Amino acid sequence: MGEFDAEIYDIVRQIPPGRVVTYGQLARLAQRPRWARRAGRALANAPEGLPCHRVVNSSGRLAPGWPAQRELLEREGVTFRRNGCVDLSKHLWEEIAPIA
DNA sequence: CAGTTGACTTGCA
DNA sequence: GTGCAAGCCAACT
Repeated sequence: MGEFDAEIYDIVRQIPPGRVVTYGQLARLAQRPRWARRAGRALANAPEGLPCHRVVNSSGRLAPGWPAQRELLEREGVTFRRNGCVDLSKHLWEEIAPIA
């Protein structure tokens, strides 16, 4: 595994419960702004125990072929819109702490 | 080696 | 809100 993948996993482990981040955000935080797709690939091959259910795409859409993800998020208090997407305006993780 | 694919994003209609 | 096109870049055929 490359350093990028390790960086992604490290960041994902720091996502607080009840919050979500986008693949693009992960890529930026790992200092590879254009590697959103590769971030997705890294998570597809993610080690067990990684809270990768807190990662969604820019629209708040969940990972395909993984119905359990929604339940995991709901369990943490994440709310969903009627179209089945995460309400990003409420649950998107702020990379930089808000000023006071 | 060339073409396709994907847990993506942004922009425009 | 939805849908489509282009851009993206490593991994896979």
